[in-house]
Amino acid sequence: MEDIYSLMTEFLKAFSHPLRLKIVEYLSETEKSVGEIVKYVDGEISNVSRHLALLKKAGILLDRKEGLNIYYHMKNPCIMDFYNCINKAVKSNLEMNRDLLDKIM
Amino acid sequence: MEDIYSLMTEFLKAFSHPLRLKIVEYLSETEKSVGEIVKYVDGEISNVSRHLALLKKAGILLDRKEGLNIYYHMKNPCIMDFYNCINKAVKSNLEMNRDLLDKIM
DNA sequence: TTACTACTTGGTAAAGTAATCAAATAAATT
DNA sequence: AATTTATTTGATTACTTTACCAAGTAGTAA
Repeated sequence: MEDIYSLMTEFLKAFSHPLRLKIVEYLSETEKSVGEIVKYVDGEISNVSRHLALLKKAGILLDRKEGLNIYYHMKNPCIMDFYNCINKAVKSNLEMNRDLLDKIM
Repeated sequence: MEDIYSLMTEFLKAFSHPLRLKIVEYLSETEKSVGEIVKYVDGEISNVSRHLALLKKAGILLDRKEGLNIYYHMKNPCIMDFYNCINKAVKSNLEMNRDLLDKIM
């Protein structure tokens, strides 16, 4: 049985890539086809495809086939709360460092 | 200049290790010496030391020397909000999967 | 049935991450 | 000055992650 720290780590790792974060943000509102995602993130198709597979495996995205296209979407829209939380934490951390810098200089 | 996705990724990666998460939680209230941390997480000292160095470099921890001991503490207590957010997101995701499972079976 | 489009997968090489043991530092004590 | 204690760092090894190109699959249309 896995401990909570390992579960948290697995979850975090799924988000820990610039391309994957960009994909998640892009999918926050509506589903998009692989082709649309590739265009948006400006990546290589095979690479993007692998990142999508990873996000799906991690339980963050789901896909749906329609004709030739495969559409990906958020499995749980609440995940965007988490995404926003990362964003906020990073910004707060950056600002904090700037505050420290201002104090010193 | 780095983009926001890379900054977010760096930040996430700092948390993406079971030992590091456990350390961060342990330090949520008060500072602790390396020895105390090693005992608590039950790891090898040189390994724990490296994880601490990483967390410090990532801007999450600060250290303070007193005699033979080095005490680590959270640089920005608000980071615990983020920690709790990870926890919550993981649990919500697990529950969601269980809900789906319940629906199917 | 051939060819085309959208996407995934295999193979591989490069880069990054982590654990371990031994050696090094640095402060405190004898 | 030598020893002990607390911690970091170097070197090595194993493992994981990522990118890339080429080949494969699976629908669609001619």
